[in-house]
Amino acid sequence: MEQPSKRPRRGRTPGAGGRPSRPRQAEVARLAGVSQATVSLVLSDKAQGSAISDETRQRVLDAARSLGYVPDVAAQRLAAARNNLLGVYSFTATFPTDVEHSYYPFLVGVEREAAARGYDLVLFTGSSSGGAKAAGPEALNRVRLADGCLFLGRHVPLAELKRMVADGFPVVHLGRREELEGLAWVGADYVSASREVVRHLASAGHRRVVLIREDDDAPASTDRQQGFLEGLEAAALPGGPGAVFRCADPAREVTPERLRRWLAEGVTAFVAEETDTGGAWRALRAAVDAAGLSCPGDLSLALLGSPPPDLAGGPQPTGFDVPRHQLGAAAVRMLALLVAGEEAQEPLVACAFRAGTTTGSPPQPR
Amino acid sequence: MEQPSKRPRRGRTPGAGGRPSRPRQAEVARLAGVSQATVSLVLSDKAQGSAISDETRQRVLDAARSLGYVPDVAAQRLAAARNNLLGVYSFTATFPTDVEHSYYPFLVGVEREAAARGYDLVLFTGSSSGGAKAAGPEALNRVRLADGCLFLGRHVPLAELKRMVADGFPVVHLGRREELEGLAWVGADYVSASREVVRHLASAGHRRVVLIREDDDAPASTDRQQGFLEGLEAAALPGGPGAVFRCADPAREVTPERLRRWLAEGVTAFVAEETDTGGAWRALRAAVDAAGLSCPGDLSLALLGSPPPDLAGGPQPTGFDVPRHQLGAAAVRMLALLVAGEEAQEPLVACAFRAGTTTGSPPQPR
DNA sequence: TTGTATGCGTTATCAC
DNA sequence: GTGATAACGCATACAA
Repeated sequence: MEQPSKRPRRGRTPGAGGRPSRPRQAEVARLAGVSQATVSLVLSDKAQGSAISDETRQRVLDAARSLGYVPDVAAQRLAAARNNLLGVYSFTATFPTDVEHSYYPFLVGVEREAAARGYDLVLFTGSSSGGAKAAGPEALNRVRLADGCLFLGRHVPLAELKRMVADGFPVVHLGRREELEGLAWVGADYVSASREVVRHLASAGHRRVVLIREDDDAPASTDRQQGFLEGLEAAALPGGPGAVFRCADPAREVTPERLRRWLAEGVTAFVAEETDTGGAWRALRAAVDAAGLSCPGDLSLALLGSPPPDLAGGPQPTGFDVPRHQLGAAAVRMLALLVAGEEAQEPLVACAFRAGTTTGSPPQPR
Repeated sequence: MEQPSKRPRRGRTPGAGGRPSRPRQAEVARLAGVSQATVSLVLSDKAQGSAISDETRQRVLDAARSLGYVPDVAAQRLAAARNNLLGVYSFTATFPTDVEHSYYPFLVGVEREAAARGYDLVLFTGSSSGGAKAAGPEALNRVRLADGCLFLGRHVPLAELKRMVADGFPVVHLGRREELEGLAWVGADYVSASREVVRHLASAGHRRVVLIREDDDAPASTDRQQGFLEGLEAAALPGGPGAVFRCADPAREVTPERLRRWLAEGVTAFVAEETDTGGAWRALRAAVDAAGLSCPGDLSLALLGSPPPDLAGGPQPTGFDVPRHQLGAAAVRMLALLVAGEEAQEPLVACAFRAGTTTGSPPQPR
């Protein structure tokens, strides 16, 4: 045997054989000729005032640098401190093969803001491939290695999240999520943005505006409708059932004939909800074309969101853009607040109004 | 007072006030009437044989369940001396605003493979690493907090990498990188793939083949040329200087006239190098069109890579695809090996041959 | 101003 | 088979 008897279980003696290991504070201390505690004090910068002499401090810093010291994140966490790591957990793959459906735009903002605040990001590879340890409760538990965690996606298991929140672990959900009391989230302010679009139309002179929406009760849909109705009310325009056209299949129900009927009734502007497929907007545009109408000459069109990629080439619709970068950044900001033990802030991020070429003044009454 | 004098500094007594804390193994042990070590043994399932009685095991499991015990990852990883974190370092932002030039395709594979192996990813960014402590050479040191690190991009400072390698820190570079002895890397096997393309042409009957390449000495270029030449030799086709056309500006130098001259000399197939801009391929196609020739009727064209995005709509060129997903996965696999203290493996990943519509048999001699 | 002592929750070793 | 006990690396109250 190599070792006589009292051999430590894990042979981690720095200079000894085997794989070299990360330098620890103890080694920095030895090199600097101080105690481990002093190293901790210097490096954590907690000894603000004059607790430690400049000379000692410098010696420690030099030693740390020359050794390439980096704190052990697990040990930091265990000691009830923080490790400057923010987790990002998405229930679906963060980098799906289909780029379209990725969180990429959000991550851009997340990365930027995290970097600006001195955090590193840990991408917890959730269910992407259901590796060895598939979706047990354990899987979610890994995120506790970080100081806090950002959750993306619709299918986050609320039960697990609830527990984290209850335990006081900082959690932020990207996207409105009000089912769970106490769960912090950030989301786009569709209500205000939709209201603003109506205001824009009203101030251009439109008096009768109709919202075309699909048959979906997602928050993103109901928020938009609410904002739309609020906008009508604020501008003293007629609301009521007639102002909202809800249809299961816009392509079939928004016909040129229907369009003409609306116009005959005095409607001069239409607002389309934004959905995954952009069905409402698509149907509206098709109907206008088929009816031989021109926009914004004969009527105005607005879109409560961004046009689908395949229609990006067409005329720029008046509406708003969901600020995905800013949403990511806002989520990180809120998470940082929670990590610091402060209160959560305003969860809503404003959407940017987009003045397009599909709206104008209503045509002169005949 | 509950405790006379030696009260622990941090009041974490389970039932006490302050932040709620999750059950620990000690409490499970108390409930089950065993020792904490036994709990650890049972839960970690390490006592395979018959170290622990089935009855005890069951009591422990029941206790753990009823308490909702979940292991503390920080403690687990502290004790295990590793944190199951793999670093991903890119000198440019990991998520650039311009999606086209991102590492996205690689990250897809990286994420998938990391998840399959139970690793999480720490994303470091050259510009971001430590918003506070700006981008000195220190920035690179931060990656040591992970168990190992993957490096992407061309501009990685080799001096720093060298030190990490020397220190025994597991490092893998994505992309061939042989300047640094001992630096592990994975890359695409352009040599074999190019050879295969030539083989394909030769077996179709072509006897004179010319490579069009740009004036660049990157490994990706020289590898392709080497494979091309090897392919010629293997098929007993004429090599030599005439077989490679190296030009600084393909658009100007690959003219319809030049093309006709080659054809007159008996050349029946052309192979274009792939570059960022796709210049060689672009020039070749333009020259063929301008000369009024048809492909693969009058001549065959092959591309040593994938066509540029804007030409994706055109005919599918015969050639090969760089398996970016697989490269990312292979890099993670190699990194995992190094972290486990094992030897690095084969660094080359095969490219997938792509049978396109731009090659066929050579035209019958006049 | 610096060093000493202790605990965080786990794992692993070794007597019992 | 089971239960003390000693690290793991760090932070911190307290003594010097």
